Amino acid sequence: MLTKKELKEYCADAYENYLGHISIDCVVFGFHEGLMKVLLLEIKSESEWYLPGGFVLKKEPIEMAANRILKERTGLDHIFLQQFHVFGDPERSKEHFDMYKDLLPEKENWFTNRFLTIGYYALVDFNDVNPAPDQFSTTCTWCDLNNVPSLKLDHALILKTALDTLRLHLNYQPIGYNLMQKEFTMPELQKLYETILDKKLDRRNFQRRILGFGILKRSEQPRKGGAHKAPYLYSFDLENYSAALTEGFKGGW
Amino acid sequence: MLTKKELKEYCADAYENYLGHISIDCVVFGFHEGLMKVLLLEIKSESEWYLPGGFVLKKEPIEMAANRILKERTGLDHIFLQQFHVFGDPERSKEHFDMYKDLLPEKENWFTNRFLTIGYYALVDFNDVNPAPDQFSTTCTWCDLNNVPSLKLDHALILKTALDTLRLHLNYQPIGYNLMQKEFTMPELQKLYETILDKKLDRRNFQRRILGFGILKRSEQPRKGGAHKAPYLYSFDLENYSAALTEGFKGGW
DNA sequence: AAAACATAGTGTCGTTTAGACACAATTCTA
DNA sequence: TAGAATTGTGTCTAAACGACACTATGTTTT
Repeated sequence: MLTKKELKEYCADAYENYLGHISIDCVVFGFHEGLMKVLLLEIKSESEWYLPGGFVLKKEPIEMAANRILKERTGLDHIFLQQFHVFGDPERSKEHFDMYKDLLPEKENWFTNRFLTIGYYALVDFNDVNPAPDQFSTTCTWCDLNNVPSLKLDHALILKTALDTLRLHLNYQPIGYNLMQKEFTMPELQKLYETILDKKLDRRNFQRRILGFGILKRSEQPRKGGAHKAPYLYSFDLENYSAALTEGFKGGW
Repeated sequence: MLTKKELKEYCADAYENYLGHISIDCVVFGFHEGLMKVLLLEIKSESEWYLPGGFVLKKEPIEMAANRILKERTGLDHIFLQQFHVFGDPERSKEHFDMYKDLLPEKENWFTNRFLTIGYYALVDFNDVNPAPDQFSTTCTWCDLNNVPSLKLDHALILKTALDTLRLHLNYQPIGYNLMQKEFTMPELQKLYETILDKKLDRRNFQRRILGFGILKRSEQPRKGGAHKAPYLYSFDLENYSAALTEGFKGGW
């Protein structure tokens, strides 16, 4: 939590530069050692956590705002981002109201305003990220998706909605390019799917299906040096991949 | 377009009661005589059209705002609404800027602000709607979806995005309860799907598939009196229908 | 009244897709 | 050198999908 002086400065800056009543919260998914990870911040002097977020500059497109926010938290540019929902309950930021309401009079207190938040989910390569805390946090770090600490505000709902949306998108979009390293084996990719879906898949059927999408290229050389049988290496066929991203898989109707 | 006096009153009211920088625009779909319809408003003294929309009261949940806005335009309560996207280009309301910027100084001029708009699509029973114009329009009326006039601002994009989203939802959600009358025949329902998708479907395969979803009940009595062979009447099994709405059809993975 | 026409209901066949499952190949370990 | 772990691949069966043809009922035409 900020001191009164810090808060005052922050609010003055915010009123001058950002759109009122609107915030952005990002659910950043990564994949590492067979586990789904989400990027979280730990609030100063409390052991509470929240999603990376921020505000929209007065003349900034919202996608750009989300990118800017994530660049600050991860060091990455050109992140794969997907807007998924606006959370607009008038009571959703009540915790913030209460926390800051006594420090500054309401008129100059940015945090006693109501905020709608636009939810984005991001898919990133775990290894590329350099987590950096923001002004309100001591720590920025990856947490296991199946072991998420208690979150502030409605951030638990935002996280759940993001995950549901991601699982849905799995059915008609290719996913993986933004989460995997350039080359990977079929079992590694399968593990990604299993982790997102939280269920086991059959090796052989998975391979048949994913190859059927035509978004993978197999390298000439298998990965050597590892234990056991040397697996083939795959990479995404970017042309087909992005075509599938815009057109989607199988229609239904 | 408003007169200076009207504008001044409107702006004063807006600043007092609504959240700044946020608007809501609704794409209201109806179905009538085999045609997909969308509800549009014609702007005063210009022959330009726009989507029904409005603003969010300071303490109002956003879904409630969308409902309130549509109640005013259609007379209907409890409309089926689906939030689908936020449009946040800083230039998106430039036309509005220009139209109103000379009438009032910027500080008291609501319309020279930047607005993000939250897009909702609505599915309604055509026959239940009583279209009513708003303060800025002379006419509120249904237009054929395949013959939409030129729209203001980015409303053409909003409409297109809504339609794309609706078509996507068709693949994993039941749709029809909100668009059809209580009882309907199988060919009528098929016509709805064909109209939304803008493509012909095979009668027999359509019937097999839609019955397979288990969301329809067949009446004892066929519809009599019409020309030709009397068709069976169907209605939606509400229990199964809403279960399917929340759970979705077939997974994929 | 009979024939022609329009619309509605139903079934079948062949292909494709999905799920369950078994075996062979490679590489390290014991 | 046998065994364990991991990877690659093929097959069988059932379900789903798409194309397609016939029958039934009611109106219109002659």
